[in-house]
Amino acid sequence: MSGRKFRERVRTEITEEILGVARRHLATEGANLSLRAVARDAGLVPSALYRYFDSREALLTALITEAYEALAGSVDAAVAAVPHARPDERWLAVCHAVRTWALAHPAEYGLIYGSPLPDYAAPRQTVAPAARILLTVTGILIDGAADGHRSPVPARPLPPAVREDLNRLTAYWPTRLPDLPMPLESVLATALTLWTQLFGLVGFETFGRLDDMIEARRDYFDHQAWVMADLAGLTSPPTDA
Amino acid sequence: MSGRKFRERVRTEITEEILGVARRHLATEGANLSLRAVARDAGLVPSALYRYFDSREALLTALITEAYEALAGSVDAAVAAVPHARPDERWLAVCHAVRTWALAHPAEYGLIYGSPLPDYAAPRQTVAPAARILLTVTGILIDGAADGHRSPVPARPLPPAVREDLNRLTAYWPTRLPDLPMPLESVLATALTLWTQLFGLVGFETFGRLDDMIEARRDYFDHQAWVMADLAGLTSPPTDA
DNA sequence: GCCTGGACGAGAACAGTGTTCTCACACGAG
DNA sequence: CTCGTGTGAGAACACTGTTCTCGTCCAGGC
Repeated sequence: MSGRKFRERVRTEITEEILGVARRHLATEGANLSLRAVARDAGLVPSALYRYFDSREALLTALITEAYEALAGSVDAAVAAVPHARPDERWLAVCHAVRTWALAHPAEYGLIYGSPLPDYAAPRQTVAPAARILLTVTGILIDGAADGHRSPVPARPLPPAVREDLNRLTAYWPTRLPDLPMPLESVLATALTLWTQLFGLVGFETFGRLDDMIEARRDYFDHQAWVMADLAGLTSPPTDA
Repeated sequence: MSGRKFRERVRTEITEEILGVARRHLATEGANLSLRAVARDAGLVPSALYRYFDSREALLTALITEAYEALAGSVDAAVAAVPHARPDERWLAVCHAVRTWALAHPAEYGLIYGSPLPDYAAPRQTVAPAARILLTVTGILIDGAADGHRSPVPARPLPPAVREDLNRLTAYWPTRLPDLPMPLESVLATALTLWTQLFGLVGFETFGRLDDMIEARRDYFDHQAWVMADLAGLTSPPTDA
């Protein structure tokens, strides 16, 4: 009985070791992960690696799942450090967490938010963590709206089909909602705008699309993040009041 | 003399043929382009391909350059079809052109706006076409501002370092500018916001990040594009007037 | 205590990859 | 007519992911 447990423990240890080597390779070599090279560095012969992962794709899937969870975890931690009463600061905490993580792990970021891998269909495992950040942003908007901040997004009505999609999505909302001065779909639509802008911004920077263009990366990022906070009505009403 | 010209013509024809095969492979197989497979389909032996391209990377570079130009060209054509007097419609034309091209050429889009290729530094050739769309958007905003539309972006001042970066960029502006009720850097900052949002949006859709979430893709895209038009002050002042 | 079954690693093999080298040939310029 | 250059073919090398077979080792059941 302890034998079986011991075997299992060794197995997960080796699996962890392989993943560690793979992560290191990803960081140094970039996206082209060589199974054989990973095996070498893990002290294994290539075929032995197949005892732990069905294929290179399976190894990548594990890395992708890890990446999603690491990113979402770091976002959640950052948000948790800011009180609910400051939705603008919470939004900025999300932005900075995503940016910092992406810049620290560019290859992993590319794996989860870059071009999809060839012949690779994202397993169901990954949709939940991918949506977590969107949920977090939505939560911030809800808190902000409940606290009487300005209604997000100037009255641009949602197309009916989109309203339907978003309504379907609101079913995933885990907890009870406070009373809101607007339909939840509208909040979700704004969250999607912020979400898109955030990952567009981070993607541009980590993928080098800002090279030779913006030097003051951090200031630029902050500015754009605050502009989006304004758009979402998270900031105190601007200077016109 | 005609001999030399003839040889040159044949050479560019074969180069074109290779690129065509490569483009077709990219469309059907996805991002993992096999040099040998391309050579096969072009009726060549692998080594012969090296008479035309120094390496697989060089072939990819050619494809990337083509893709940038094709995208920028289709954007320019779309914008040219809308009169200057309708900046909102011009912005939407840009959006639709990018989205349509991306959905029609997902692999090529991934090549130019997805995760950067390993060991691949974008050659200088590609920065000009990459910035063309940003210039186009800036032009639309300038026209809109000159025509007396609402000032884009509620007064959120630019950080000095960013202002400096953007000021440096305005040197690239090719033609003379009309008188503007605001500094050009502010317009450029707004253009960057739109640019980021646009490619974030298109990237999310073409890379499948909207799967199982938004069904009404086109309506969703239009909505977000209009929201950004509102943000940029391209639309007539919203319902609060 | 022995036997057995299953997990594990090693090694060889296969098909495929990008790249380089050498060799043969064609053909226009002199 | 010869020479040189541009071109394609073919073999080779070092890789890659994957599969198969073969020993080995060791816990669990008898």
